[in-house]
Amino acid sequence: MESSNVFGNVHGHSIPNGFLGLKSTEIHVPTGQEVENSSRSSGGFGRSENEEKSCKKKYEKKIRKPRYAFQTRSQVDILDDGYRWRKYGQKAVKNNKFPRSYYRCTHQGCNVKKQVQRLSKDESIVVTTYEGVHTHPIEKPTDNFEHILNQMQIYAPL
DNA sequence: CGGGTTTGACCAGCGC
DNA sequence: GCGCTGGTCAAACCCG
Repeated sequence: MESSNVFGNVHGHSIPNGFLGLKSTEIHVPTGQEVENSSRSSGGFGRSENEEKSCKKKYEKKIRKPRYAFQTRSQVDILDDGYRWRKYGQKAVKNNKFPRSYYRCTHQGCNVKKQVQRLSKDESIVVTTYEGVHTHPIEKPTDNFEHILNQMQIYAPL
């Protein structure tokens, strides 16, 4: 399966790589973080919570989470792609006057994350970065998905 | 009442 | 060694 394309096959919709000419930039994580379901006890509040996994994984496979950035032109940063997203944080970037929003997929076993950042240079441009792959079908009608493509304009340089 | 959103605080990694 | 940034989570609040 092509895990490189998140929207490769959505609800039976086969979308060619490029997303209607959308520029998909593949970003690899230099730090090689193995987040996901790994024991990130120290990552969060580990003072009151005792992790059950005391044994550390010495041979932790370096699973790099596929990250894909999509540049879209939209007035709102809330691009509903058909999945349910829950905002779990908001931080301001130095290069950007606008804060970055962190979204997470509210699904069991689906640890897909999404980040939305707006360019300070052009607030009309919204960069949506998808991290991970959905392992479940969309809970929204397919028509909506097409509607998304219709409502959002792809920022493609002529 | 439930789900989702908000803000603040905390931690780890990296740079200098 | 210290400081900074980025990233994440937790509790509280708000809305439907």
